[in-house]
Amino acid sequence: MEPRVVSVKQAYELPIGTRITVRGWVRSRRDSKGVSFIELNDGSRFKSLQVVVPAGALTEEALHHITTGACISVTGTLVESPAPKQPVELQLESLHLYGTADSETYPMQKKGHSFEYLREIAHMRVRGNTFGAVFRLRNALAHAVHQFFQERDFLYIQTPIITGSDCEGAGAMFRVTTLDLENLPRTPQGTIDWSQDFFGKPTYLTVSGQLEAEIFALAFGKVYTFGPTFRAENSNTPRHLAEFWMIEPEMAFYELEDNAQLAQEFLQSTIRYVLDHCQEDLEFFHQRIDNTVLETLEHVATSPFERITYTEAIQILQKAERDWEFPPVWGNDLQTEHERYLTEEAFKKPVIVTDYPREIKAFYMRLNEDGHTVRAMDVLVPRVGEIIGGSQREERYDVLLERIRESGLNEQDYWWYLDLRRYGSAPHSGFGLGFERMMMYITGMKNIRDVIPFPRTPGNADF
RNA sequence: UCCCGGGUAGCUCAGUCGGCAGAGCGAGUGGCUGUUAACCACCAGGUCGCAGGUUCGAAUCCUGCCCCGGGAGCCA
Repeated sequence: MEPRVVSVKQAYELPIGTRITVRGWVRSRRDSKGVSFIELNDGSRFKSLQVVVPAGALTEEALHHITTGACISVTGTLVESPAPKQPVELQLESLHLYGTADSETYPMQKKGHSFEYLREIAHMRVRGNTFGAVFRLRNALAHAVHQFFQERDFLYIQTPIITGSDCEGAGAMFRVTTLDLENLPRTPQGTIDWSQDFFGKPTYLTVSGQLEAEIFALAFGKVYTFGPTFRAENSNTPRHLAEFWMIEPEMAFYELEDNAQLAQEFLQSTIRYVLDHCQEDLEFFHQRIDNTVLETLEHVATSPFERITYTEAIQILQKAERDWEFPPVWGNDLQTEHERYLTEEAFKKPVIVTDYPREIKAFYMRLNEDGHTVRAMDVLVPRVGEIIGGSQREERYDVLLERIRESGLNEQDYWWYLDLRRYGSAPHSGFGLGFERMMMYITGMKNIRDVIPFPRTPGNADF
């Protein structure tokens, strides 16, 4: 009977004595006199499979090519391992070499590398322990996100990546054009004639699907987006990317309190999912990346978040005995040092801050009865800072129009957004969550460039 | 974009006062009858980020640029 072709993950679940074929990449080879050991990893789980090459099973020449990085297929029998580090190992019968990896030039060594170096070899770093764990976890978390919303009857919508509105107000945008930049068409007035561009008008990569999600929320009730967004900000920090993935739920008939409750349940539920499904990878992060992640995740998954208003936050910060670089003053936005203090020291857990001054928040956030705060909320978590930003949206036509005008925006650009308030308006709320920031929070990874497959940052779009 | 710190062997780094370019790891070679980031021995390996300048002489001092990291701002 032909041996079953299985993954390393499956191999560990099969009974002793099963004949199998496993294919993957060599992590390392250790030779002793008469016996060799191959660590074979195929990405299916963190742990590799130890392949035992008995004396004489392979020629000296064949063994010579089984180096770190080589791709092989191995057929053999699962046997109990005499050593304690693994329950089973594969006793080799035959081996096929798919692709060699010249050890003189192969950039991944058996020993550890710095993340900075690994970023320069993003096509190879995925074959290592850390990035294996990162991307298996990223996959599980993406699944958990969809599961969370689908179980609650949210409609998944795909908002456009190319947008004609330059008014989403969430930051600088990348222009999308097919015009010949060496020879731009001009109007009689000498300005660029965008009517000759592909879409007949200026277009950009989206910075948020929120406004489009509101359209769908006011027809389907509860919706969410999960897709790439783009910011052309010259941000050089471990927390920012020019291209990142954002999750944006939008719910009709939700007020700010419902919104905050959903945000908390979302984080708790998805974290519970990865705790239940990614134990092996999380243990690696706990041991090698940040030895607080497991306790933190358990704690977050079970205990309620702190909720305070912006005004209360300012009072707490002003009472704190500490030298602020920027002393907290009502009316100014919370600085990074303030946010960190609140979540890392004052409460030591996720904090939801609500009701910010209208002047420092976006025009679409619902104005409170006091007239000077809006129904905004930020969810702050230790280490990462702001992980969620959201609000109850302004559903009153007159108030929204006034806010657009006082923000210096062109109301004609928002004609369809205003229409949502002219026809069948309803209270509604939503938030945006940075998927990579959540990845950082869960894994303990310190740089956002190491939790996305191919990071885009100012000056860097390799791979 | 601003403020710091850095760029030396494949990787991680040391390099004193301006005076012959170093270590560990990795790779290679050899050894070892069961290894676990195996171990032991030997050996090779350099555009000192780039371009100028000062000097008898520059990895080292000066100027400009590029790249990387940390902090800040912008935000998710």
